[in-house]
Amino acid sequence: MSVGHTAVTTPAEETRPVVWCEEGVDCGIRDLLHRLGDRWTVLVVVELAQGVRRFRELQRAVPGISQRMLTLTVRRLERDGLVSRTVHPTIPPQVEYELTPLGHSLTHLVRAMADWSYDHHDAIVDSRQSWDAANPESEIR
Amino acid sequence: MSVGHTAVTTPAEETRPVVWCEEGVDCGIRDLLHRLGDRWTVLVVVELAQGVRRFRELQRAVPGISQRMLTLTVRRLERDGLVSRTVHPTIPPQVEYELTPLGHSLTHLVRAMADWSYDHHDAIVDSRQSWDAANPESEIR
DNA sequence: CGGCATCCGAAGTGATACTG
DNA sequence: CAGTATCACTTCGGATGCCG
Repeated sequence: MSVGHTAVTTPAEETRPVVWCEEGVDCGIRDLLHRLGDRWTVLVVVELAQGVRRFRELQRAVPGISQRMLTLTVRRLERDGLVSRTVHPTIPPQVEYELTPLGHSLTHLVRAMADWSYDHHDAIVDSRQSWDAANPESEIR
Repeated sequence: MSVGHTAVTTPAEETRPVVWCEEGVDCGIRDLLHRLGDRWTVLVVVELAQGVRRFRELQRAVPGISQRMLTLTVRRLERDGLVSRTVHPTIPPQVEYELTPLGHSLTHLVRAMADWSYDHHDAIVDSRQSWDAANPESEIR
């Protein structure tokens, strides 16, 4: 086994890493987070978690996304095996997107992130406010 | 309650969203993911999960990070209330970083992401390989 | 030691126009 | 409908130099 985990519950008592790999690699976790962390992926995955969607349906369901970014987002998800793309050679063309089982297994994590975000959203907003008040000149945002 | 969740386990049977908020807002989940998805935050959090670290200790523990990016990363974590920063006015100066309880609570999620990444890393790599083989001209990477 | 200021290239994103 | 192509703008990240 080249990866290890240790649950961390209490501050200042932990000595072993939460995540590590043999040569300090991240075993793809940052790849995943970098993908989920972009502007649209999570919103598209959440919409697809509800069922099969056509291209325009997705675009209408994710307000503000451009055609270009929707294309890029679903392409990358397809490349990673999280989304399947089915082309029906009709006129007009019809393309259906659907989460794969792998993609569906990720919705659990997305939900866990949403839970955490929701639970601690106020705390983070408060922390940012007081930090900004204490550092009015800072460019960090 | 303005946020709702529905577990999704089986494909093509889900009709309710995994994550939603009243006006289609993401309740901070993309904020969080965008932060965790950057190049260094997770690595810094993982290192700090092991205990208190000084600035240079952190930099040595996270190979490849520049002074600038380490500063930005810990500043943003501090602003969000995930990391505390303690300055000892000694000569030379000594600054200690430590996860707050809020930050520690996030290590659970990081571990869940790492678990998922580890479990499905091979599947994703394989999927990317065959996609790249099937789309040799594509710029998507 | 622990930063900050500056410059530069790379990547992400948006708007627009065009196509099978 | 479902894209592709191009351009412009913004953000991210690395390198370097300076400072208390």
